[in-house]
Amino acid sequence: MTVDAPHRGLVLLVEDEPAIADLVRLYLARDGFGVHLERDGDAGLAAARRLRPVACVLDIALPGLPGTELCRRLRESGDWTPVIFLTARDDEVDRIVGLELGADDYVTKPFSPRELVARVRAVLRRVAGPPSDQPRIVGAVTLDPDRRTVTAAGDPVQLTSTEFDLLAHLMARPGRVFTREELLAGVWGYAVPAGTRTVDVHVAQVRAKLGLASVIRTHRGVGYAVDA
Amino acid sequence: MTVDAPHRGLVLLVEDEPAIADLVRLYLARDGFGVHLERDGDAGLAAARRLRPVACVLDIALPGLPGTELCRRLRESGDWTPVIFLTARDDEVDRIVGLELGADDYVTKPFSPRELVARVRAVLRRVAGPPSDQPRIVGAVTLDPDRRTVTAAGDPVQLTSTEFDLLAHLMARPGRVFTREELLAGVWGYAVPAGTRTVDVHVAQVRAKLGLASVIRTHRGVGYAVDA
DNA sequence: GGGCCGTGTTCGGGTTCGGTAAGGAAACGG
DNA sequence: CCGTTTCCTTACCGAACCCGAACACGGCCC
Repeated sequence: MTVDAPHRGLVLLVEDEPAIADLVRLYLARDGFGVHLERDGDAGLAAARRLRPVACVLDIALPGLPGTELCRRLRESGDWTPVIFLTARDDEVDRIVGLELGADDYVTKPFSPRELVARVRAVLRRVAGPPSDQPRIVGAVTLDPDRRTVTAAGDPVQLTSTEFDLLAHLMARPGRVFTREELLAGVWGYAVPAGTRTVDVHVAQVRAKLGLASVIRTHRGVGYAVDA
Repeated sequence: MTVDAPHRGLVLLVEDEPAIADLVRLYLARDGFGVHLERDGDAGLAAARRLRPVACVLDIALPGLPGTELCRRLRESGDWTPVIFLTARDDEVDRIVGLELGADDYVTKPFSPRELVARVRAVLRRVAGPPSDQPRIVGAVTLDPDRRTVTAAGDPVQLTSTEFDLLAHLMARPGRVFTREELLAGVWGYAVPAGTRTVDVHVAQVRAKLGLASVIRTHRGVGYAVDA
């Protein structure tokens, strides 16, 4: 089994200037992030709600909803996804207001794409908390993120890379229901329109390998979750 | 009579230039933080270990231990106290290296003290973690949007997807009366003029499953609401 | 008290959704 | 270059669910 690095997750980029969007996308992708691009504020808000990215990089001056408003609405609805503003407005007051809105960082153009990536990583490091790669246990299933091993009822289970990432993602928050889109975004780094059955197939595969200790429950019409 | 704002906690400031140190101390104190100042890296490391501040603001160019080294040693010893670098070294590479060392932010001189404070607050907000998305409770009914679970009088209730969405929509604003059109629009996504009894049927279904704890009240001629 | 309107309730058809199996493409390793 | 593993797509089927119609019930107004 190959041990390729697990995906770092999906970053939502909302930026209307194609040149900048491409640049940021390139550097984020090069660093292992999946990137989903939206070009206006309203679509960005919808995407944030639908895909639940690990972080949002927002331009402030946007068609439709301004980035600041997008951030404010997310926070209002209890969404604390990390937000990094990326903007040409280089004014002390703007920066302070941006940060007080609940943003995690504020980067002004012209900017270094490498630094932006470093700042995204810094924020995510903080979100993840101290690296506590303790084995997670749910029911009769144990999952060790560090060794990338899984056992069911004490017996080792051989999962492929994707299968492991999927199970790890679900077990990170037991009880939490993930939609298929969220899983595609979080595990695969995609943001597909819809319609694919890929997640289902992999869930079935994991279930089969886990055998009786089938911790994954399906929530019809919504998605999947593991028992709490 | 002044009311002391609750202390925001202690910030460790390691800075050898007195002018800057005083400035930062002033602004942090004005914002409700306690500040402990050290003038060289070794004393700073000792203070960090001893005082366990909520955050560290570190100059990089320091007598004794450089700030970068201070940060590195903290992280090596499993100390993930937030670190913000405050430095005259304004070079892309320096900033990236600083962030990769495990710092949370990197501010270059000359800087706005207000912005620095805003950044300290942003980092601490992130550390505190999101105010947990707690289940909504109305009467004897609890509803957890994340887990998509419902309990009535403590017992778990199995709702279908539509039933859950309907109840969640009503419980989002207890006391508020929703018309059938509003519910069709909000839960189903339709924009039908009127005429169907779909909402009624689902309300009945939810009521039946909730049993005695039937929080849904009908407002004759208007629509439905849950008790406040 | 009698009609009337709005609501509660039951029930079956049609549709959607998810489990499953199989095949082809891509990646990996030798 | 070839064999193997893994991944993604497609198609089919059974089951769960949604919806609408039809009927029963109970206030409300006169």
